[in-house]
Amino acid sequence: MSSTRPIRHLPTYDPGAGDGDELNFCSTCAFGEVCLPGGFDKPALQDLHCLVEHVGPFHVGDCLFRAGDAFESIFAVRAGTVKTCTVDEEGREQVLGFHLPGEMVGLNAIHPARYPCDAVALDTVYLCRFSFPALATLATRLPGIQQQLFRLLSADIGKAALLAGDYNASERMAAFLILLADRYAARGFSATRFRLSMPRGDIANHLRLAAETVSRVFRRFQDQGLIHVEERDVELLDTAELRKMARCILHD
Amino acid sequence: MSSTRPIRHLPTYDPGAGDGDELNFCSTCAFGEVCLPGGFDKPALQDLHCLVEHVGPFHVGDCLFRAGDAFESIFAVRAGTVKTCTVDEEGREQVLGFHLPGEMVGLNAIHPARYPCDAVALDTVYLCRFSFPALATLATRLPGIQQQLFRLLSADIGKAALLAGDYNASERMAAFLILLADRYAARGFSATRFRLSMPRGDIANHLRLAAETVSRVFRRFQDQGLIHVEERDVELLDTAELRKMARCILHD
DNA sequence: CGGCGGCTTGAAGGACGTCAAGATTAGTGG
DNA sequence: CCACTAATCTTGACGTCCTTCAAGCCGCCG
Repeated sequence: MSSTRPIRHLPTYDPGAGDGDELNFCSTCAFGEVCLPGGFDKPALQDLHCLVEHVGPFHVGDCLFRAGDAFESIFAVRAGTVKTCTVDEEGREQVLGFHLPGEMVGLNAIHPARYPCDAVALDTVYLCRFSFPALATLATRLPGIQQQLFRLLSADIGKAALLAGDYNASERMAAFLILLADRYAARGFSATRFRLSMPRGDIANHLRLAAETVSRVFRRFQDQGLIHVEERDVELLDTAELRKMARCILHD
Repeated sequence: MSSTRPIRHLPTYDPGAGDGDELNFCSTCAFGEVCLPGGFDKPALQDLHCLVEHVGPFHVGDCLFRAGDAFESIFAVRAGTVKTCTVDEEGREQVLGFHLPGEMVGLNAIHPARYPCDAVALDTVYLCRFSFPALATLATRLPGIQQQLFRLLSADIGKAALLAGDYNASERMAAFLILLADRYAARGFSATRFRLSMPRGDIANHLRLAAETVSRVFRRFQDQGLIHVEERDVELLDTAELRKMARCILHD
């Protein structure tokens, strides 16, 4: 099904690509609170910054890593969106999740010591790359980093379980939209207007629906005045109602 | 739907309950390799054993913890089976997973700092209880423990994602049986004959099926000579074929 | 322009859920 | 040990939600 995508591994970071000021990026990142000065002594912070490597840009379809690659690093998304997915031997793809700016990628690779999935850029992506062995070593000296790693890992367990339940198409679509909104909001972006960086097919796959069903539910939501969709641009018009529909999934 | 279950919190361990020799239990446990002497210096091992508390027995329907309880400890199952599940405000239950002897419970609670689910004993259950703050502190001194925690957490992310995909009833049932067999085998139990400690309804719920469908698939598998079911006792007769059916889910 | 991929929309079919009834077992108390 | 009830499990008939198939639309790019 999936055509042969271009494979490009870890381009070295282009310092001239205008990647913005560090402080601005880091303040929205899942690791930001440990990367930014605050409670850590100078040499410790120095060590942390030493093991962070800026990589990118990646472009649509580029692979950050592929299933089976030896595990070495975890990544924080600085800009763009990353899709993680598995592809079985019959070529059927399964979209595990989408990673927005400020979120981590690769945490599920620690145990098998190999990446258990592909990570693909959905648009232009910039990352921070953390060598995991170095990070783990540092974590023994800096309890704050260890804590943060434990939290991030534990949170990912719950995320994976979220959409695993037995819900209908509307509930899943509503939950998907609300989750996106909340995640954007948590990083300081608009919670009501955003652009879907993934094609309908990827949304469908991730929610275990047919692409046609995603289309139909979008239309129904729009007819009900819940959202406004135009191509990949979405505006949430009635988040209260959407949240109500998704409550059985988000349960809070 | 679910009748009011008896709530019994953390009975203190009864030292006279004949809980077997420690070495035997610990050698099959997910934490065993760090609990047992091997590579650790004496005082470190001493610390570890100090923070392990044996609890149990719990009986059918007893709660180890409930959703919303403040997170304090993670648990290793020493004997019996534990079910984790959420119950939404409409009373609909969602079974997140089953935890066999040697496996951990509570890892998904680190992040929210509250247990995000109930943990219920499906039969007579004995546990090791680890205070998580104490464990985390110890982990800063003992890299082996930190590593093991990272691995356990990371592995749980993958487990949660396993059954999240879009598969039919037969594929999910086959995967469920194979996974059980592998997990029993990993702990030294028989991989071909075991007892399902959970009712059909819980299996169904966990696999997002109706209980009737579970019944029908069991029957079909038996008619095809793949398994032999009698009540809750299962014998796998053709693991190769079952594994083939489940390959799209287990993909390895 | 023409071709291609992504998206939408409609009609038909299937896999599984729901409903209902019966079978088997477990639990309880006499 | 046996009756009695409740729970669990099985089996069949029917309905439904979603998928599948097919066709048409739109924007993009060579």
